[in-house]
Amino acid sequence: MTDFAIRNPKRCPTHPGRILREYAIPALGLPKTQIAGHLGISRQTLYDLLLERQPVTPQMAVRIGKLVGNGPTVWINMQTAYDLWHAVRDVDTSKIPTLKERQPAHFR
Amino acid sequence: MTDFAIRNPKRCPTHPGRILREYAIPALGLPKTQIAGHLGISRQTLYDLLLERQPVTPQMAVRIGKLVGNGPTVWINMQTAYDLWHAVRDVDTSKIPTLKERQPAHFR
DNA sequence: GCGTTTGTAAGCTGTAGCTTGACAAGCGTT
DNA sequence: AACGCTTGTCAAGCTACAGCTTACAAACGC
Repeated sequence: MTDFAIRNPKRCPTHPGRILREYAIPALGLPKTQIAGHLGISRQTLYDLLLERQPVTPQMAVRIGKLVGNGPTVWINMQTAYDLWHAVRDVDTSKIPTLKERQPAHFR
Repeated sequence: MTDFAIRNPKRCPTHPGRILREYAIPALGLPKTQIAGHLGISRQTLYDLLLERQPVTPQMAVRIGKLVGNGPTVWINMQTAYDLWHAVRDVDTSKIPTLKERQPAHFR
């Protein structure tokens, strides 16, 4: 089972935009304007992705996965790992107790 | 590797709110008002979750994971599977080509 | 020089994610 | 029967952000 963000809790997971910027896009050898066109998104949105300002949403993952040819799963997984890592950092869980189950299983 | 939404492409993945509503919350045996309080969210938000109107965001996953005691991963994974399945359905990828790599790997 | 690409910025709109407040109805306790 | 607490649901409202358009200066290729 993939257990995001637990592989190495200390380091922030790579933003998928970086992979896109450093590997995927260059490998295609096309101007980014055309890439954006093919993806059906605005050029600006693509740049926001590459600059890691915007997340890879599920919809984006589907688009990118189709264009690159490796499917959407890798892309949302990366984004999820990234988001979760930050959520663990940001959310204050100190006041949230961990509750025991009180109702036995056969009561469900 | 967890490959969401590919296990059975036909069926819509279960919304995590359903698990919360049918199993997790009842197992705790506490009034939902208190649950919401412990989670640090409004009662309304909890209901939206349970009625599957709102997604389990990364922040929510962290909260729920702490309260239930199984960690956030399961919860975002469920949500991601759900979101991705719908994204695949909704996004029109018919105009998006699958491009071949043109730049060889040693050019990266 | 001209067209295309690049990188970045400003500003807009719609919607996601939560909130507060309110209400009618149900249940248990005293 | 009256009280308190819970339940389910509704209506606003607010903030943050995804994604869009437009714009502009700089670089590149032909």
